[in-house]
Amino acid sequence: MRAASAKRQRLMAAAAQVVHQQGAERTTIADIARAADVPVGNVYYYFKTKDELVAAALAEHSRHLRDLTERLERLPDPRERLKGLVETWVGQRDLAARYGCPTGTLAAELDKRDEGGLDAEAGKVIRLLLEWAEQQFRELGLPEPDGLALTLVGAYQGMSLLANALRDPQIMTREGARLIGWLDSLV
Amino acid sequence: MRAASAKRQRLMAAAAQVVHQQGAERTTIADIARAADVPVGNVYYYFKTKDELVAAALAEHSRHLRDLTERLERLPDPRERLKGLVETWVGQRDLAARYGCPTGTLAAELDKRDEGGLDAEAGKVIRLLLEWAEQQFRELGLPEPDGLALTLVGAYQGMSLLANALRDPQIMTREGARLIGWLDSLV
Amino acid sequence: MRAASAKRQRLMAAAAQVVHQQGAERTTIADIARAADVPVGNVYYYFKTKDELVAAALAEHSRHLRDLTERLERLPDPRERLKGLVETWVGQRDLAARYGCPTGTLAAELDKRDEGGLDAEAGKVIRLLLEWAEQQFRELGLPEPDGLALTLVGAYQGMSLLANALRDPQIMTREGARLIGWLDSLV
Amino acid sequence: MRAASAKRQRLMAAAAQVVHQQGAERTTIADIARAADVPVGNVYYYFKTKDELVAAALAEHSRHLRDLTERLERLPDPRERLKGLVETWVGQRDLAARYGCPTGTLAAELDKRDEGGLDAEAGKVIRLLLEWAEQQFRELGLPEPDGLALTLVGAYQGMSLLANALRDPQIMTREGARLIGWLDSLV
DNA sequence: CATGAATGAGCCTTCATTCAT
DNA sequence: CATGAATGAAGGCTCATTCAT
Repeated sequence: MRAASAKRQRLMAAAAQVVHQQGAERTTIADIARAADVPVGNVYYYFKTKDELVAAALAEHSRHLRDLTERLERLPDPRERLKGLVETWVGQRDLAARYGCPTGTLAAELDKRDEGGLDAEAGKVIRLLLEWAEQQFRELGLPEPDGLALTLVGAYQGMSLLANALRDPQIMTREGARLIGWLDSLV
Repeated sequence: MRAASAKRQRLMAAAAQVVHQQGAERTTIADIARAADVPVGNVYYYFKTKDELVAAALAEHSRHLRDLTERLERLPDPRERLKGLVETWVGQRDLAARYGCPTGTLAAELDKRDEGGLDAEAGKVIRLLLEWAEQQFRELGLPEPDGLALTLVGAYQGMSLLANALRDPQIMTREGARLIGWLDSLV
Repeated sequence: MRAASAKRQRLMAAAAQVVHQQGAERTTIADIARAADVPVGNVYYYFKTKDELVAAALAEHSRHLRDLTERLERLPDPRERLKGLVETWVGQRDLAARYGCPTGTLAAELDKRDEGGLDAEAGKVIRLLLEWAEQQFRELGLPEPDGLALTLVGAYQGMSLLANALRDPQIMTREGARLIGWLDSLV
Repeated sequence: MRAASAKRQRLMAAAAQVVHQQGAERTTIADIARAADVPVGNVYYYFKTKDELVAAALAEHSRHLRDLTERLERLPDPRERLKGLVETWVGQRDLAARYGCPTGTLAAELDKRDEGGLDAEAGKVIRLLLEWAEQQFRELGLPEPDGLALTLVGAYQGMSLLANALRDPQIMTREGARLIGWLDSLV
């Protein structure tokens, strides 16, 4: 991977944010350049195509996810880690109600494509989350940790989508509380 | 609402299908016209703007939903109706794994827009489903039927998104089975 | 000329009005059809092309002009006729301030065209007015009646254009008064 | 106002000329691009919409007018300035007979519009001419200089329109001579 | 003649990408 | 590496005109 110059870094962050807010299709290179305060013509020295910029946005989300899980792993109890994850989601309820889950909405958008392989890229980020959750469930000694992870992450994607579609952050709060209860109930 | 001529009907069906597969943004009027076997210029006789066509696609999904719930309502037991709903979802697992839930992905895409009011339109269709589910839970005499509906529909959206992102229809099967079990466990 | 059925008559009147208000280029066949309350597809039984409709608008203005001059000719004194003409112009000051002289603005628009011969058609209507005015000046025994007609009609076109461009009907009143004074001063 | 690059300047000149000849409505962006020898897509780098190009054409005419009045102001006598103005008009008789007064015909066309505000813009250019003429009449110590300006400019617009409608440059010569005589007669 | 529907050419505009300096 | 400018391929939409019934 190329050295992450300040400008490149700025472009990635801008891409992540703008694409989350506007969607990949409606986002123009100029939008991202403006948000990153980089001249349009210069963008292409860091990212050869628009798809690379979208991939960068995805990588940025991936990095955020890694940061989050690393922070959560400082908690000794896997159950607490999972509950911390849910609390983080609920903490971002306003953003979710406005623009949905950054990775989920992007994945949904990219999965409509036939070419470019970006769809698989989005799947990978989601898989990272799934695997991390699975690992926690496994450490708790629970059966079918992969199925539990699927249920947890699926619930997150579902509640984000509903909160977004209905423009109601309360949905995040409500379903978040239910998930916390569910996590506590697992033995 | 306008009388649905055969051609108009064909355009609506084509719009629903093509938009589901390609997304609203990547779908061109020409794509829909081709799928409906209608000359491009003629499309505008039935729908004045592209947005109207997207709204028509949404209406088509809404109609499908109504057809489905009407069919399910022939079942005497609300619990069976809900289980039938889940089975329908699982039955469409291949489509969901390829393109996601038609309404959910469209809602996610439209919610990125600032103008046009189509985002609210998508929310309405999802709300229809929520309300129908809520009604079934209510008839079962369960507490907080609205919360249960949220959980059910959220699970559907989540599993569709995961199945789509991971290109794995088995996710629909697996989570579907879990939902059936959950429905059976509710007292 | 074809027999003027009621519908054809309505289309001519509508064409004259709508073209005056919107200009020939911005006026669609549908606009005229709507104003005349005639189905779009039916228009072509009366006018084979849009140009024919514009020509019809011109003919309508020509007819209005003939009506006006015939009315004025009931006055015994040619000078009074000419003053009556000016008074008529001033009486239409609000329309002129909003849309200009129907014939003048149409002539200006059509004169930009290379083909179709409609430009010459517009010139003919203006020439009718010029010739009528010239005849009055001649009857007054004034020298160079054609030059006087040119001055009078030119003043009318100029004041209409200025009133229109500055959206000020007062210009019509002011210049009209001046023209009356001028007519009175001619010996 | 933006710095006028050579290409932008070329586009403005081309817009002024082509719009004068064809009218704003019949002029396509491609026409202007071709006349300026600029690729179509590139036009939008300088002018965001077609309306901006029309406004640029108007500004170009405004600039021409300013150049002319500045040149005329080198003459010591205001009356000579006004006569010089008329002579300039007569000098352009062939252009006027073919396409009318650039500003006047454009104003007439734009005044048919309801939106965009371009109509007011055209009015401003005409007002500039009126105000300059008024100033000259004022310096001559004549009463009602604004009325005199209206008469002069109105006569110009009228004779341009008639010359154009009748395709006869002689009208410019004839009416120009009359205006010269009129200017000389004012005391 | 009547009429809703059909057709296709053309226009404005956007934008990813490339180029010259 | 920087940057403003250039380029061309679409895409949405309008509309005069024609057609089928």
